[in-house]
Amino acid sequence: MLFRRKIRSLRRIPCPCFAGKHPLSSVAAADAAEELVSDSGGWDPKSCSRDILALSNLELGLYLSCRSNSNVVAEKGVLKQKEMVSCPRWSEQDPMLARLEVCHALAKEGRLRQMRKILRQMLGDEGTSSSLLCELLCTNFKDWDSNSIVWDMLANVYARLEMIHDALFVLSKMAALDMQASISTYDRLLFNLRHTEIAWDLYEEIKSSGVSYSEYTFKILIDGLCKQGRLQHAISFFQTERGNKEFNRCIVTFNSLMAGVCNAGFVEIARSLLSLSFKYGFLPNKHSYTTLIHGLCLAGYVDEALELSEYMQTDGIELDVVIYNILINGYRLLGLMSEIWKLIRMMIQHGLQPDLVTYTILITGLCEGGNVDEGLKMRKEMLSRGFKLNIVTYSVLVNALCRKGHINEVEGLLGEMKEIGLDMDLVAYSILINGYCKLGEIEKALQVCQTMCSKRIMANSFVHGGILSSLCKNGSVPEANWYLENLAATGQTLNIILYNIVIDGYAKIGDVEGAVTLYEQIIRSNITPSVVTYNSLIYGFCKIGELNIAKSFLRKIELHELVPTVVTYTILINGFCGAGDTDSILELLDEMIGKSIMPNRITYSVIIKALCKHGRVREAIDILKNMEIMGIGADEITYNTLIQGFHELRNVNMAFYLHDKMLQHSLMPTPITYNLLINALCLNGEVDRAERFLLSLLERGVRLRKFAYTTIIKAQCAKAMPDRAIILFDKIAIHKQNDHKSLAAFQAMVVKSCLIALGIYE
DNA sequence: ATAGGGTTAG
Repeated sequence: MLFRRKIRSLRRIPCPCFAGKHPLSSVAAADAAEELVSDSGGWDPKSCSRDILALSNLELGLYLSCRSNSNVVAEKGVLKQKEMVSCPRWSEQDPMLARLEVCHALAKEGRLRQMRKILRQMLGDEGTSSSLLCELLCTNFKDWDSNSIVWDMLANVYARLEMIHDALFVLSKMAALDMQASISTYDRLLFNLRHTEIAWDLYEEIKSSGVSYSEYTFKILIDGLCKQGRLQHAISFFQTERGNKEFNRCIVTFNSLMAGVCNAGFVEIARSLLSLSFKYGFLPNKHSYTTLIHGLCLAGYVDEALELSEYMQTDGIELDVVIYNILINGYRLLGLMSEIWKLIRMMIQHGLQPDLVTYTILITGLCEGGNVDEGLKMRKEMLSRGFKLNIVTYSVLVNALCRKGHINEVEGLLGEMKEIGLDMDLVAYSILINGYCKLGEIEKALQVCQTMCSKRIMANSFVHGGILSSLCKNGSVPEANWYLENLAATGQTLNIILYNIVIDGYAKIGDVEGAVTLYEQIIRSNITPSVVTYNSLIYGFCKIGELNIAKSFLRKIELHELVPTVVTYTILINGFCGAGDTDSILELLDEMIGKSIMPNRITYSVIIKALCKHGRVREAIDILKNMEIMGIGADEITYNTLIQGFHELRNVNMAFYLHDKMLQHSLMPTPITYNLLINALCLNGEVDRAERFLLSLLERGVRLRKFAYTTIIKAQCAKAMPDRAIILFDKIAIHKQNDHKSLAAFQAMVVKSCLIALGIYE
């Protein structure tokens, strides 16, 4: 401690030996000295003099020697250094040479970390070129003992600084001088180059050099292949190398392959890999199990993951918080909150406490289930237990609140983050930008974009996606297209989702030409379209009534080796419903079920709509019953569609029967439900009943749209009962008296609708 | 090693 303080104070005093000669060196020396001391765990005069001696006449040694006085340094060391002070070898000529000599001295002592630090400073701060350094090393240190260690570290540091060309240059010089690079330097470079073919040239070099592989060498290569999506290559590489003795030591490599296979969505392969691990000569460790448990959970096989975790325990490996979190997250992905609580109880029973990640998963699950308030409560619980939320937890909450449109609470959380000094990251920014875009706050979204850029965080496709969607939804599809072109022109890699957003924008406004133009552009630039691309195109063609062209795209999906989804078929069925083509609908329905693409509530709602349109309400009701039997819950829109059907037929009783059924199924009737019911009553001449129904709704605090009010008032006017309308008007006004704005709007509306009903106003 | 973000259908 004492020495560290001393060094710190030294840093501010110019070194008398070098006064005015090389200002950088005193800083470097102080830094190096500090590291020396912290490494040795404190200051001791004996090791100091040893260090000074070991470091020879390098700057550090000189600096320390002229600064240390008799009460610290052993006599011998001081004496030696005093001699050296009088005749510095390199320092006066070239500080770079002096530092390289430091490196040699450190290398000789085996103090590689300190050497690395000095080299990093030389390369990082001063941007020294590799050719100059190689030249210096060649001419001045040729036969020094530790020469190859210094060369190797030079390549290593270039690789660490991601200065790949320099690193490769140093390696080539080393080869010419017949020096062997270390495996850790090779590993670094392999890591940097893992997404390129050069990695494989380097691997060949490693093989032929005869240097021993590290436990990471193969892992890096396998990771690289997996991340590039070259799973086949990864597996065949694994197969060819696994005879290799050194390869088989590396359980990390095996784990890496399992992770890659899982991430590519082939859990089954990962599963068989683990069961074959013994045959391959690998002994699975905790990480192997964790990887497969994670893979199983992501694929939705949480029960099997749980079984595996139990098996793992019989293998003597205990569950930890990470594995619990993985399992908990698995249930979250399946939307099974009840199972999550069971697991949390279980982990507590086993003496493990939920951590920040556990809480974050919980909050995410609650928010996804629509219980943002519960999520906020959970946040309070975290705080009361002494947890500090991190950026991930905040992001989850901000995202949920944006989706709910609770902009004030979003601003509150943002203020809180600022207060505690939590930095936003790329994901947090993209959530916020998307949120503001969805809420129509484009100005704010752009402001956030600017803040993000000023922090040198580059916008990515998530951010651009938000901007593109909001442009499309605001009727600026050509502008969205222009934005997309600009992204491409500035060399950004555009992914299929960005194209899909704009294609869908065109499709929604019925501009199939615009949509197809973009689609052709995708094909030309060798970007693989996704099912969503085709779904949007099909939507566009259905919208303009070109059903045959729409159907031809269904075949194109299969040509591109993609699989149509329930959305594809639903869009098409909806198209044929509009045309009243029952045969085609049934044909499509059979076709999808034949492919095990099961219709969902939206598909059935579409079919119900078609049946209702042709007055075939009985069949529509049969479908509703079948949905119940199949466990496909109808939602508000399904019921509204049916109620609409009975409304057209003036069947008030069935309409109300369906309304009651909604309530039985805990579905909140929507303003549209009420409009339909009130209108049905009025058309049926039951204006009094409509009035009573409306008032009962108002008493229950149900919010209605103006259509509901005008319908009744118009009906009363039409029945030449304007006095009744006025009484009703007063009753409604009472319910709205606390809301002046709404009352004023209501009054204006009623006056207008009365005038229209009485034929006075157009 | 585990947690957060974007596109399509009624």
